Amino acid sequence: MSEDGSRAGERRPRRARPTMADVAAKVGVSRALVSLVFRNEPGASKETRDRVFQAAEELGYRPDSAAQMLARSRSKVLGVMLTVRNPFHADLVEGIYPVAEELGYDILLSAAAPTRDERKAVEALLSHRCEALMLLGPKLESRDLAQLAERIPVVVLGRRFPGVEVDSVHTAEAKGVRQVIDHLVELGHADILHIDGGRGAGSVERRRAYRAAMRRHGLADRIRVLPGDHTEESGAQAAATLLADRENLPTAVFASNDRCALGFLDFVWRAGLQVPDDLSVVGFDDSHLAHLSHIDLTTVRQDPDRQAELAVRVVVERLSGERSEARELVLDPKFVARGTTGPPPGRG
Amino acid sequence: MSEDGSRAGERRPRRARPTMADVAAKVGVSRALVSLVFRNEPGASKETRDRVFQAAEELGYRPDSAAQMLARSRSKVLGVMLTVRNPFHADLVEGIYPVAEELGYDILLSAAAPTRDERKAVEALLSHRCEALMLLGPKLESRDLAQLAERIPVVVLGRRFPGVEVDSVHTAEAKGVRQVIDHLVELGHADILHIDGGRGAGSVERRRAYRAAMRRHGLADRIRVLPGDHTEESGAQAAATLLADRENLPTAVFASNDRCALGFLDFVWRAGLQVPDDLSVVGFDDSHLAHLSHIDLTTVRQDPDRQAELAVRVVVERLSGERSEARELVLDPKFVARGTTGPPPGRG
DNA sequence: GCGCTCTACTAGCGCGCTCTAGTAGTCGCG
DNA sequence: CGCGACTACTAGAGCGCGCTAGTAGAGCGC
Repeated sequence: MSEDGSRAGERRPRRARPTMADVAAKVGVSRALVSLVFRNEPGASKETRDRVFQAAEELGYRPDSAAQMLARSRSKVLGVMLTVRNPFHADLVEGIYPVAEELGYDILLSAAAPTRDERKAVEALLSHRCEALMLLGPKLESRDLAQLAERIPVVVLGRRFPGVEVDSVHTAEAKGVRQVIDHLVELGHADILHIDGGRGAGSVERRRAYRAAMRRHGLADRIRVLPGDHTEESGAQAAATLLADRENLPTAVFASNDRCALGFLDFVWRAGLQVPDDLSVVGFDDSHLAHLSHIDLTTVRQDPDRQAELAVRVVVERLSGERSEARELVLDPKFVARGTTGPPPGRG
Repeated sequence: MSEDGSRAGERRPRRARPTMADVAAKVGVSRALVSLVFRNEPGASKETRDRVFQAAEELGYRPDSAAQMLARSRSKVLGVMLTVRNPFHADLVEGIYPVAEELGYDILLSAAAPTRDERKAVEALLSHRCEALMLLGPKLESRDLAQLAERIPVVVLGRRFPGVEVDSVHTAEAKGVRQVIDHLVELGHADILHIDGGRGAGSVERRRAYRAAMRRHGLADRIRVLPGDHTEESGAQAAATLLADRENLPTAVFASNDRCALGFLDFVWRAGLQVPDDLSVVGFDDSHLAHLSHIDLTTVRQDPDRQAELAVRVVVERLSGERSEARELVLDPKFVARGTTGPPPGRG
């Protein structure tokens, strides 16, 4: 790369972005007036407003959010931490934007990834002056979360942190799980296996609820849990394990989430099993993957739009100082029977 | 929600975040010195540095990036526009972070989604003072892109915009496609169908290259293209169409990307076909979905880390004023033969 | 003509930081 | 002892905006 970087920098081929002062000068009014107009505050005549907007348009003026943040104490920015690979997070993000906009907040996204841990993602949001954080299925330790929540309002989505003083919005996992097991039992299943979600969001609750539901149906001795996590890989892994011992196949499999169910399905389809004739499969989330027509996965719907909306409202409410105690919002999930479940083999 | 919002706001239960002045006061030095220390500039003694860092730690001080942006002309922020649902974008984002960090840039993510179009996503990035934009597989019109590129350095990933003066980093689609067809022909295939990628990134090139490669092998009369796009749904759709007329099945299917291939696979697996015995399938991208062990998809690797790295470097180079003409970086793709391709039926 | 209110606008400080142009103090050298 | 060079530090302007406290002028009643 060339050596004349500094000279080139000074040349600044591109004009710096126009400021409020430029707009004001062009219209022939004060900066303050332009500010009023852009904040949509009363105190400017209709004609002036129009002229300001037109001048701004012509100059390509765009309010500088750094300066806005600095000037008002409120930055009006919510920070969202997500895992880019998680499709359910994608659904949540899509639900967050419109509500935030409605309430006048801007959204900043920061991704956690294998090469970028959650702390780093959160750090980035903090230094960008977010007023509050929304954490999508965080895997942080409770201690770290508690510490974070002391500094800044935090809402956690899709995960419970009992004992930590943060707002949280999540699904009543147990209810959904109970409906899954009820549905399967009703169809005639007894050998219902659960693929565990490891450290994933909601896994503990789902596993516990699975055991409880099985016991309630007098199927305590049929309880069978395979280790896994929230990835396709783990579903496939579980399928491989099961197919290695065909004598001992369950008649139904309840995966800890849709991705896991999908991995499982891919594997058994490929192995030539018929779903649901040979085996029923249920997921959890109803991510957009699940209701693709060719998958048509029986699952439990966690309404992401509603979850996102509530989370935004909860955190905004907290920001406006209307509440200081933590709040836990629990949404009812909705069981969705689709094409991957049916009567067990030999009873169809 | 209660009516005393403003009063509550004034009460400010949480202390406002500490500033540089607080740190300076605590150490007993000037703000400027603290600034030096945090920017890691020479001019402060080792002991002072340590004391500053310690004081900052104790106060929980964190530089305010809004103020930083405002004060230096350089914001040191790159804006990334992505589609949250796209797994290949997730791969790219993961590749972007480390390089940006190495070069001292911060990353701001903004998502396009069905409810939030690309213009809006870009607007958000612009008002957050990004110095440059990285657009992942944008679907903008060339005109809009050109207009954008006049205001701010832009690099487009995974897509060509011939005639528009922007930097771009993409794969030599044609090369990859040629290798796909070569591979299939070598295995003995002649009836190779292509599922089109619609308006998706790279689709035009892939379709054209498919036709060209088929002709090169003297298979012009076997060319067959089914409409589709870059989603699982479209792959499944194509599969449904094909299976409706079993007499007329191709022996191999080349999907426009991995997601499409996956949807296709799911459908044909489920229908009881054996892959690759009955049908070979090839994708494009080598997204992390493809190399899941149970999918084991033959595909074309577009190295996302490398693409991400180059894109960041290209845009940073442009920012430092070392170049003003647009640059197009074309990466060689790498064909990856995996388990979804084999000899055509009747020749195995 | 006076005070009053109301609309339409302006002056100017301050948000938390960066950065230029400085000032002390120390050291080495002729 | 004076001078330059270097280290360690500081003063203060200014980045683009929001916002408070103001003003100028019009309209109105008495």
